[in-house]
Amino acid sequence: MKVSDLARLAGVTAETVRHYTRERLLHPQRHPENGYQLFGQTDLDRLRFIQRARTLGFGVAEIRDILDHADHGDSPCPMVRDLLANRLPQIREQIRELESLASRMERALAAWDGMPDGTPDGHSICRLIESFPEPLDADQETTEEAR
Amino acid sequence: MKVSDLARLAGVTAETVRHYTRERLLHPQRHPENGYQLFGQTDLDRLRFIQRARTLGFGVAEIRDILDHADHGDSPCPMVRDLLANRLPQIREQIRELESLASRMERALAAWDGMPDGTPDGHSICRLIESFPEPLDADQETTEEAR
DNA sequence: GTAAAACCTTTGGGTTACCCATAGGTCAAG
DNA sequence: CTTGACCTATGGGTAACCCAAAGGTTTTAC
Repeated sequence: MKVSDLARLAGVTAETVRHYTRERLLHPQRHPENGYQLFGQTDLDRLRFIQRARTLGFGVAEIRDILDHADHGDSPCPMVRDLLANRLPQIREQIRELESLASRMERALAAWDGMPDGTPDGHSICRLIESFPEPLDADQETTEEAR
Repeated sequence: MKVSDLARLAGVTAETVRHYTRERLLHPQRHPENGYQLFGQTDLDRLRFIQRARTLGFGVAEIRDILDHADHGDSPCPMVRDLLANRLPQIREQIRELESLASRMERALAAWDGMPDGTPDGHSICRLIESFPEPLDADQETTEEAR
């Protein structure tokens, strides 16, 4: 089957299939006469595997490693466990950062609720934003969350 | 003062200052003889403003708009309120997505705890990942499909 | 039978907010 | 006068795609 056939079966765009092929996650054959990429059932299985892995947070490069191991007959499972275990705390950290951002945004909106819109006067650009605490150095930023 | 003087005073890298200048958030004068960028106190104020705005989640393009308004004597404050109010629900959505990812990762690690590492056999690449539920079609995943 | 629609190819640019390497000019100090 | 520290502009990299353009191929329909 051709690019968009495979894409349709997996529920992704043809561009995504081409992207994975460029990134060497899929290895289609080439039609000798017209140069079209030809995919088979194996590629559909691979693509579905890729989708599962993506929803688990694996990146394309990691998935390529996983598939390469499997193609060489090595079990990628230990790598998979490791990758996931290492990524999880990073995701948690990202969530904490976003929550801190959301809370800064909410505090700003609340604090601004009664404030008038100022006109810039050379000393002030937007008093709303300037009324906010100066950002601490990045190193201490996380300490600030202990509210 | 020159690029790295300003950078040092604001606690950012010289590259960041050059980046903001390229993006027209800062408008340094040029030394007529050597072409160096020359910044003053106003630029330091602007840069500190930019930092505050960044910690509130504003993007560089948005900050450019805010600054441009203020430079034209218009109050950017209504825009600032709008931008923040619009972005907040998007941040919350992002948090929800990351939490759902983290929980998928945790469920995967827990479910895999007793599972053996399989060797790829042509039918299976990594049983760990394959044991996971197929992702839903993107169309059903979100409700944004109201075209 | 042929023309248009539909699909294929590769190339290259865009998205975000910077970081880094390179090559070459400038400046303060020893 | 030569380091070494700093400046400049340019171009490429990051993640996972999306999109446009130009041109070849296949399918569909009249």
